[in-house]
Parts: sequence; structure tokens; C-alpha cells
Amino acid sequence: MAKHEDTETFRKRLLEVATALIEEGGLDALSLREVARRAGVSHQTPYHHFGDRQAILAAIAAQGFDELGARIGGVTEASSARGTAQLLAAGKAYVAFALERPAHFRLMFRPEHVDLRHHPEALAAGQRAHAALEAVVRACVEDKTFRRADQGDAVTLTWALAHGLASLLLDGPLGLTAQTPEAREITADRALRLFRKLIEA
Amino acid sequence: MAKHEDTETFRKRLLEVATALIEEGGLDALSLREVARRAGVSHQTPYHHFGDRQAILAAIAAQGFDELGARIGGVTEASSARGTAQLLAAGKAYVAFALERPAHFRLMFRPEHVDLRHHPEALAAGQRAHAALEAVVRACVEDKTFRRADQGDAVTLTWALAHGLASLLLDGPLGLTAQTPEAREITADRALRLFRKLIEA
DNA sequence: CCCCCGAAGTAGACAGTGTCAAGGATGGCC
DNA sequence: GGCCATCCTTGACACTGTCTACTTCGGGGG
Repeated sequence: MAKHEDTETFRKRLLEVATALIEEGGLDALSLREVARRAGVSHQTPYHHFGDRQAILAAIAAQGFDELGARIGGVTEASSARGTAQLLAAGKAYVAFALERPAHFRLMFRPEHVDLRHHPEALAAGQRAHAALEAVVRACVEDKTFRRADQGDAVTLTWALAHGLASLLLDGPLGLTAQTPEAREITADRALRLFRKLIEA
Repeated sequence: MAKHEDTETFRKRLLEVATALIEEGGLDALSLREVARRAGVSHQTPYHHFGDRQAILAAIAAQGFDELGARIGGVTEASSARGTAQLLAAGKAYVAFALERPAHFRLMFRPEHVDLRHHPEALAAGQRAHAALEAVVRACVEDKTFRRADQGDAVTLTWALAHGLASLLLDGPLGLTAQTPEAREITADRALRLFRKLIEA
């Protein structure tokens, strides 16, 4: 049992090394061989633990979905905010996650690296994160004049907006315009506030 | 001169082969060597024409930005639509482009494959596309009750929404839910229409 | 006690890749 | 004719993911 724990923490360490590598040099700077080198083991050991390259990436993606879900879920518990303020907070949480964990975020939406259909664990984590977002949006929108049929669309709309902001800031031209973390946060904040204003009207 | 044209069309052919490869097997299924093989030339010829791997990808991305800009620009010329209808059309054009040219779209927003800062041609094409979108949004929004300061945010907001929809449908869970092209178009359409409704209010 | 077996880790090989370096053709220009 | 730039080829190198086979070792049943 103690042994099992050791291998478990070893897996975790491999994941950390891999994450660090991605954050340093981008997604294609990650090689299992380099991970092995940094972990001080043979080039084949990571393969032994994870099966193949996709599996280790999928594990990182699953971590990411878990954290994203937790951040969004945390919004509803922070009782200070209510109504559209929660919606705003959820959007900000989404963007903040992407900017603070770029390696995770990218992996979560790069099917050529991680095909979620082949990694049910990561897929399930993704669905939990989505459910968290959906809860926030529905809670905020159900008492408004939204027709019931529009509520699902409101979830999609909010999600797409947050995801688009995150993507454009991280990998798109928006990130070239706003280079510092503060500038990026401001850009996201302004767009999200405008969105809130539109919803309240 | 005739010779120069030949090399020009040859470059184009290489780009087509590369694009086809990406659309078949994903981004990492593209290798310059495979491109060379399919074009019936030596493994080094593409390198000779484009410099390195990034350059050929940047050329594809530039093509993509050009087409995207043209599609968005086409919206303002189609005189049938006015006001928020134009905005809706631009959003649909953005999503349609992503779904019909997935290889191009992905490349345009994957800095680990193409760093736009190192490829001014692609960067300029991207700015033109952005300008086209900005024109549509501003034209639609300037006569509303938007304060001037909010207009820039409205551009960001619209862009992020379209981009998020496209990304989620192409590479995210939304694409797993809506698998057929029709279903995806419907999903995007519903979200965009809700957005229009919010703006009109 | 010994043996054996499964799990963890190692080592070597293979095909494939991007890239570098050098050489061969070829056609226009002085 | 001689020359040179351009296009293209060939050969090599280091690196990658993956496959296969080999060692090592700790714990449970004969």
C-alpha cells in the first residue's frame, strides 16, 4: 500500500515535470524522453506509467478541468455576489484560469493532442466543469424575462464568450495587444461588464 | 518570368498538399517530408521554398486570415442585411469559416505552431480581418445607445463570442454534442440570435 | 526455505521527423 | 565560353514516440 502511494506520487511528479516543460517551451517542447531525463529515470519509465503520450496529456487536461470546475463552483459559494455579479465572476474565473494555467487550458481544447473521447476520465472532468458553469448561468438567468428555451442558449452564449476571451488573450491577437497580465485582465473585464449590462437590460 | 510563375504555382501546390494533410489527419500529421513525397519531390524541396516548418504553416495561416477577412467583409456588401442583422451575419460567417476550413482556423490561433510576430505577412492579414469585423460591429452599434467608450468593448465582445463558438464547436465539447455540420450551425445560430436580442434591448 | 511471478524499471532498436551541409543540374547574362 | 544564382537532390545528424526484450526485486504459496 505504501508502495502504491509511492508510485502515485511518482505519477504526480511526472505530471508536474511535464506541465513545467509545456509552460516553458510550448506544447511541442514536451517529450516523454525529456520528462524522463528531468525526473532522473530511463526514457521508458513514463511510458510504463501512462501508456502513451496522449495518456499523460490527457491526465494533465483532466487536472485542468477539475481546477476550472472548482474555480467556477467557488463563485456560487462566495456569498458576496448574487445575480449577474455571479455571472461576471464566473467569466472572470474562466479567463483567469486560462491565463494562469495556459498549459492546462490549451491541452483541454486541443483534440489533436488529447482526444477526450478516448479518455473518459478527462471527459467526465470536463462535463463537471461545464455543469458548474451551467448552474451559475441558470441561477442568474431564470428569474429574468428569459423564455425557458433561451436559457440553454444563454449557457452556450456565456461559455462561448468566456472561452473566446480566454483563447484570444492566450493565443490570439488580443494577447499581442495586451501583453501584461494586468492589461489582459482589464480587457477581459471590460468585455464581461458590457455583457452583464446587456443581460440586465 | 514564366519560370517565376511556375515556382509560384508550385508554392501554391505545396500549400494545398499541406492543407489537405492537416485536414486529413490533424495538425501533427503534417510533415514537410510527407508533403514532399506527395508532391513528388525530394524531402528538402519544401524547406527550400519556405525556409522552415513554421514558414509553411504561417503561409497557410495567412491564407486563412485573408479568407476570413473576405467573408466578413462580404457581409457589409450583401445589402440585404442592415443593423444587427449584419452583426448576426458576421458572426455566422466567422463560425462557418472555422468549420469549413478547420486546418486554417486552427493554425491561425496556435502560437506554438505559428508565432505571428515572426511572420509579418500573416500578422498583417490577421489585422485586416480584425478591421473587417470591427467595421461591421461599429456600424451596427454606433447608432444605438452605446457610449463611445463601450464601442471598442462591443467589438471585443462580439469577436470573443464568435471565436469562442467556433473554438468550442471545432475543438471543444460543443463539437462532441453537435456532431453534424447542421447541428453545429444550429447551435451557433441560436447563441448568436440570443446575442442579437440582447443588443437590441 | 525456496521458488516463482508480477510489477517497476532499464536498455536497445526502429522508423519517422526537422534541420544542416554539401553537391549537382540548368538556364540566363557578361 | 565562362560564371553565377537558383532550384533541387542526396546524405547525414540528433531527436522523437513506440515496440520488444531484459533485469531487478519484493512478497506470497509450495
